[in-house]
Amino acid sequence: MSFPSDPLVPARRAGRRPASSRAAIEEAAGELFLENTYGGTTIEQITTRAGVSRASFFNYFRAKSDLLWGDVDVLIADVASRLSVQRHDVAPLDGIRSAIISLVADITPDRIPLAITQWELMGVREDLLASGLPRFAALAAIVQRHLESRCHLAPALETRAAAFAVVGAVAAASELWASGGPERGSFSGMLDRAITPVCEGFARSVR
Amino acid sequence: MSFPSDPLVPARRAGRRPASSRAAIEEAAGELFLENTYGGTTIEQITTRAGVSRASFFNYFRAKSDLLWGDVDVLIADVASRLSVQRHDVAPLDGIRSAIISLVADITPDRIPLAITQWELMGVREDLLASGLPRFAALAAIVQRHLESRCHLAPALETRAAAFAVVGAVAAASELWASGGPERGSFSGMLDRAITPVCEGFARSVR
DNA sequence: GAGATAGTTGGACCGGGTACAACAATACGC
DNA sequence: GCGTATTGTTGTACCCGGTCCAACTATCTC
Repeated sequence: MSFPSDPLVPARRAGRRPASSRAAIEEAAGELFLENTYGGTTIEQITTRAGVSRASFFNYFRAKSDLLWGDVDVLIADVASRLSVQRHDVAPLDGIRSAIISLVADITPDRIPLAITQWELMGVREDLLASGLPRFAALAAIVQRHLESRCHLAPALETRAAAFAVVGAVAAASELWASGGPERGSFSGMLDRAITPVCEGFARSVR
Repeated sequence: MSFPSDPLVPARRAGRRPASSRAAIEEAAGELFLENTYGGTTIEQITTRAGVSRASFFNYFRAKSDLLWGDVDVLIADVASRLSVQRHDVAPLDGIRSAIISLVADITPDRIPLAITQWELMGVREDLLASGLPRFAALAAIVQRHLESRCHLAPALETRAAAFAVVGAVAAASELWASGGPERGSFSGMLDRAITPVCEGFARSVR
């Protein structure tokens, strides 16, 4: 049972109901990207197939490239909360590694963004890169904040470098895992192998 | 004295002379960015001030954001040649570190891109980020190629992770150095402090 | 019903980027 | 000097992503 004040059920008070949904637009976009590549698909084509107006697209996404990153943004935002519940007696860098690994363990195959699994089919490399750095920068900022809050010995340069290096390792593992065929190993294992050396390297200067 | 076949002096053979130059456009752009920020300046304003047509802009730059990266692109390209002359008896990762550090040692203050020294004045963060990842990816690819060519023990995952982590450290040091005031330390020293832990961490798995 | 509210839509507009054809200036062989 | 190939410049038309906004529509509550 849900109460009117239940915060989990927004309890719509008024207003017209959404005629579409992120999912519907994402689905239409995914089809078109596979047919015509990302660059060869216009927003208008996407919204037309989804049965919405072009103007509505921007009610659901801030940019076309958001379609490529699907759940990645929410995953990144999730990192912060997973970091905050880390115990204080584990080394900060180890906490970061386990937080990130625990995150990907929760990923179900259907939540993996199309752009990642279909990579080259969509001819999407350049656009992915262009829209990617802000995401990685956001993740790095989260990691760095955590390091600064948990470390006694933590010069700004080293925390920042460690954060960026961790994110770099994550990116490397993600890209390799994404482009790997079906015989690729587990994502968690790859992330571990990529991140652990970074943690070891910075263990002395960031703790 | 220069001979007609001197490859360093292209010895113009025919054709109209350039009416403008990259430098002239960069200068006009720099002024306008300081006056109106990057986002508040149009390509047309830039070319008008430089006394060229808008169409000509794209003879000199592939995109507006190229103006932000000035010499960075040539520096990145330079890394490859500096890596190729590394002796084979130094650890590959150490070679990468010293190649990068030697590179910045050659930077004269006047070659530092405006966008880096004027950072926040130009309100340029988002655009820098958006156009930055392709550059960093290019650098990472160079680093990774070098690792693969020099390493006996080098699984693809680890070389890629090491390359990305190194680039992350470089990015962190660069950003911190760029945003630091006049009392900031030496760029080389900061790079060293940022990269060394990465090299140490990957020394075991990439060699 | 009357509001208030939330969502949709069309249209105007801006600016980056591409494509291309016409034009201008230079070097060279004759 | 004169054609000609070459190189660079310019105007123009166009596409597309993204912003802005005012009009409209459907829903909820009183």
